[in-house]
Formats: sequence, structure tokens, C-alpha cells
Amino acid sequence: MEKRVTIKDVAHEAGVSTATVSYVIHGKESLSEETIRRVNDAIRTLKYVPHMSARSLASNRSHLLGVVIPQTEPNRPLMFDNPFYSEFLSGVEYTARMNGYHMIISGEDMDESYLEICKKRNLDGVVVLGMYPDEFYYTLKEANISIVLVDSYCQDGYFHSVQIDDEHGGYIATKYLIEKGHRKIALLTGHIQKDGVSRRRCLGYRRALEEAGIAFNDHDVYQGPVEHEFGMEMADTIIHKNSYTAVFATADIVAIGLSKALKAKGLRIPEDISLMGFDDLSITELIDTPLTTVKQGIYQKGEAAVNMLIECIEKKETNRQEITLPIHILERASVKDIAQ
Amino acid sequence: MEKRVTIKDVAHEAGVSTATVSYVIHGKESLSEETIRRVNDAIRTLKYVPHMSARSLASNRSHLLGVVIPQTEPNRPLMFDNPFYSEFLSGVEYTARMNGYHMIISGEDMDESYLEICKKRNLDGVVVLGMYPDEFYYTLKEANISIVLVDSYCQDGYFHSVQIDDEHGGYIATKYLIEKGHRKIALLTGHIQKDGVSRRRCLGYRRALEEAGIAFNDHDVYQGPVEHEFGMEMADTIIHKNSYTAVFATADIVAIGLSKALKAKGLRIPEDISLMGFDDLSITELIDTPLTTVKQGIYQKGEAAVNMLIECIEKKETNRQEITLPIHILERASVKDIAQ
DNA sequence: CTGAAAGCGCTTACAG
DNA sequence: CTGAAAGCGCTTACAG
Repeated sequence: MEKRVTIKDVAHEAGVSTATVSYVIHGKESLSEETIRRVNDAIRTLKYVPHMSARSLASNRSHLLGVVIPQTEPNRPLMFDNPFYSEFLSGVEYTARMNGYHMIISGEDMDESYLEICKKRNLDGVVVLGMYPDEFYYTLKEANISIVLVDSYCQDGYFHSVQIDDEHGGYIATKYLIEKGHRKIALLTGHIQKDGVSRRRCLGYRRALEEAGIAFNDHDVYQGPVEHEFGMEMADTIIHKNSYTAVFATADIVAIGLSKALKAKGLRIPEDISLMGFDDLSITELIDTPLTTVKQGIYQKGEAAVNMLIECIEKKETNRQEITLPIHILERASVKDIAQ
Repeated sequence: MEKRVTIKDVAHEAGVSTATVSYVIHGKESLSEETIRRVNDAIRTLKYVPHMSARSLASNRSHLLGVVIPQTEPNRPLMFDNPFYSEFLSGVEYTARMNGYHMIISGEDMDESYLEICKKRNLDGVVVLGMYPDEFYYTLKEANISIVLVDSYCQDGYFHSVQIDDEHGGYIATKYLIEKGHRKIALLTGHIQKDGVSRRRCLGYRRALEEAGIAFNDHDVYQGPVEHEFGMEMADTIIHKNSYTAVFATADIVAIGLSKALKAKGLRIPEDISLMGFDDLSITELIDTPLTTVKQGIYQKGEAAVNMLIECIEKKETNRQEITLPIHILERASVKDIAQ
């Protein structure tokens, strides 16, 4: 193994001190043109690459971002196979990379709190997607670094936030169905939790219903895990109960599962039952059912989260930042107009 | 920001030197029970978390693994939305995490060779999925760390390897179709490159054909990007040319795209045309077409790659390691038996 | 405009 | 069985 080229070698080659090399690397002003040129030349000819660990140790900046995504349970694989997370991560990775950061993705494990990872790797910041137990947030604050929460309604002023208006999403989706003449609309949603998105979407569903003079009924709300299996399992219920003409699934992945099971049982979409999704996952393109859905920019969410995070890190911003991304109905063909 | 708890604090609390603390952390033998107990107690009460950057700097071990996956082009997002990569990454992340490593995923950029990332982050090893320009491998060797290649037939003795028998996969898939009476079989494959998997799968296809006395014809081989769009675009060709009764797509994602386009044009699978895939992507479950395919363990590939990598890192193994994972036909219902 | 030097938090021969 | 001390490769007040 050849010896590593260090800042010392560069300093020697350029005939300056290591301090000066460090200064030109970090663009400190008030360096003479000549010095800058010499140092940069030396860096090039020696192919110097900085050692981030050393830099991290000395400056307390790692240029490393943590990314937390949900996992089924602690000490289990992450939910990479959920396309929602993949698309989100794609936006995160790309934005981080373009800004000179790397990301470390990981889950929560029993034996190691996320706070430990923050300290261990000296993370500059972290983006957290989804909902976690209260204790998670509470502990995380101790890390004393910039944190942006995505898809969480946790109102703690310490955390920055990137989100969409989920209540509005639930509202426009339901309203759309109602305008197409539907009055018996089932809601398939993730588990409703205090600060989670499902609750908001459900609230929007309810508002649209009541606005149209349709009674909201708890029995029409079906909660389950945000996975296609949940959609599949619900097929029988949807067919046999309450004569539903439409289903609003608050996640495409659930809508897709339901659609598949429904078709397997001989039903047609939208002729026999209408379907509305939420997300507009890119894999929707692979599905035969042309799913009408509430489109949100998942990739853009990742992008926005990282941009916000980096801005907070570099400007040492402590005031709570918040951004709400736009959403809209994407009309395909899974909803039938049954209004006379 | 509270001051960080360091090994010094632990040493002080336990009444020993920092060297001793370091020794018990790394399980050096020949420590008195008493010392070990005192140090561990101190670690616990102080909630000491090691600073990996410092450790990395001092010991030249970062416990950081690099993961390279393909991207459409340099300076672009990675192909997270391709389910193949997601599943692979899931295996990689989980295995790394369970072994006390973190992973850094990144692509190749114009302005930064992967070698620079290795040096910058002081990576302990890297797993490389897929094919890259020769120069990539050439440069990477300079990093002088353990590297395992996945799905590459690069025979350079420096690189360890995890793979499947792609020729065999192509062979059994084609043979299966032939046994079901098919003789006009189109092959949809990724671009055929020297050390790539596509070439091998194509070779297997050819062998099965010739073994059955069917002439291999270059015109039946269609190369394109491994994306569902490619499958969709091929629908017309498949329908109108050479009266194919079956298609073997060397990637599920392509088969899924083709299937969708075929159905949109009114064809039925397998009644009108039979379809064989490759991979067994987990999203196949979401598709209405019950795709018969060559199943490989994608998650397991990631797992095997990391296990091999960590073993090489920790045992300083330099002899080339190689493992070939099993594959088999997974029979669903996209192939029709047309043999009399 | 630039340099000497302390310090970041660890590890590891070496000595005893 | 344990400790003193050098060293890993950087950054950054401070001084001039």
C-alpha cells in the first residue's frame, strides 16, 4: 500500500505551510493569486484527496447526512422494496451528492439508538421520513444537529419539516369521487396516529363527505399496514360490505394490491368499482390498471428535505423551517363517472 | 452543545488510562476482570459513544462500506427506482448493519472518480453491482481495499465475486419454453457486453435452441436498456415479426413492460403469447400477469456480497473469493403449453 | 498575506 | 496486566 498523500506533502510540494494549504482548500480570502496557484498545482500533481475523518475530527463537520426510513420492526431490513422509499431516497442521494455530502441510510435497532449513530459518525444532519415513537424524537434532539422531518406533523419547534397538505389531499380525492357520483366510498388507510399523515388524509375524506351531505361512518374506514398485502386482503370486504361504488386508498401501493385482488375475483375497474390512490408511485406505470391518484412529488420531497437540511447546516439556521409541497389529482381511468 | 464524552472521560471515571479503555473496547485479552468491569461501568454511566472518525484516523479502519450501483449516466440520480437495485440494497444494508458497518451508496460522477470516494471516506471495502467501463476497475484497484464484484464476469484476480450462472439461467429458461412446444422464441435482453450477464444469458438461450435442433438466429435477439420502456416498445415487433409464440426477457422488468403493452393491444398472456422472465422481482406480485421466471435471490446476492466483503476485510483475505448462487425456474402461468 | 502549534479523539507498538 | 506517548491528517485561533 502506497503511502497516502497528505496535506503535508502538498504543503511541501507547494513550498507553503499546511495551514495555507488548508486555507486555499476552503477558499479563505486574502491569499495571493500566486499561492493559490501553487497549492492547486501541487494538489493536482500529487492527486491529493482530503481525509474526511481527519477533517471531521478537526472541524466537527463530517459532510455525512443520516437518513432514517421506516422498517417493519427493529433489527430487520429496511423497507427498500417499498417504491415510495426508493423514490424518496433517490432524491435524497442525488441532492446530497450534488452538494458534496454522502448519506448513511439506516434503521433503528434495539441495541443502538439513532442518537448513537449520530454521535458515532458525527453526522452533520439527518432527514427522518415517517413516524416514530415519541421517544425517538426526544432522544434525537440531544444530538444537537439539524434535523428535518418528512411526513410528520410533530410540531416540536426543534425540527424542520417538509410535507404536503395531507388533509387537502384526502379532501380533493374524496371530492373528486363525489363529483363523479359516488356516495358509498370506502377509505383504506394506514394506521391512524396522532402526528401521522393518515389521520390528516382521513380528516380530509371526512370533510369532503360532510360538505356533500354524506354521513361519515367509522365503519367505512379500514386501517392497515401500508403494503400491497393489506389491499389484497381487503378485496372481499370491499365487495361484500356496504355496497361500495368506490374506494379511496391513501397509498398507491394499497390501491394496487386491492386492484389486483379485485380483478382476480372477476371485478373490473372502473366498471364494477372505482379506485382512487395516493402518491403516484412510478411503478404505477407497470400496472395494467390506469390508476387515478393524488400525485405528490416523492423524489422532490427527498430533494427538498436535503436542500433544507444542508441550508440549515451551513447557515447554522436554528429557526424552524417548513415547506409544504404541492399535490394534485392525476386523472387516469380507474374512476367511473356514475352521476346521471 | 454539551461536550462530547471521550475515551479520556471514561478513563478518568474508571481510574485507568485511555489505552486500557481502548483495550477493553476492542476485547484485548489479558485484562483483569476487575478492570473490564470498571471500564464497562464507566462507559455505561457516561453513555460513551466512540467517535468513528477518530478511530478511522488512528486505526485506518472506518467500518464504512461503499456500494456502487449503476446510474443512467454520470451526475444523474441512481437507479433506485429499479426494484432490482432496491432489493439488492436491502440485503446489503441489513447485512452491513448487523455486522457493525454502515454503507455509503453513491454513483460515479464526472468530477470525482470512485477512487476518490474510497480515499476520502477511507472505505474498508466496496461492493460493485453491474458493469462499468474498464477504466473504472483499473482505477479502483489503486484503492487497495477489498472489493467484491456482483454480476460481473471480470476475471481480474484482484476482485472477489458474487454471481449466478447466467448461461445456465438462459439455458433452463429457453429449454423450458421449448419443452412447452415453443420453437419461435424471441430474446429480449440488455446490451450484450464482454463481461456482462446479458451475453451469458444469450449464450444459454442459444445452447438450448441448438440442442433442440432449432436454428439460432441473430434477428431474434433484441437488445435494449433494462427498463420497462424497452419491453413496451418491443410489443409491435413481437406481434408482427417472425410469428413468435414465446418471448424470453432476460429481466422481469422488461417482461413486465412488454406484458403491459401486449395486453393494451388486446393480446392475452399466455393464450396468445407466452412470456418468460428473469429475476423474480418482488414487485411481480403486484402485476396481474402471473409471470413465469428464472428466480434468483436478489436480496441474498446483497447479503452474500457483504458477508464476503466483511470476511475479506477482517481476515485480510487476498486470495480471490468467488461464490455462485443458485437459480431455478419459478413456474407461474405466463407460458402456455402448445406441445401436442 | 502566511506560519507555528495546539488540538480534535482515538490506537498501538513499546516498555515495564 | 497496564500506562506514557507518539501519531493518524486535518483545522483554526493567534501572532506577526
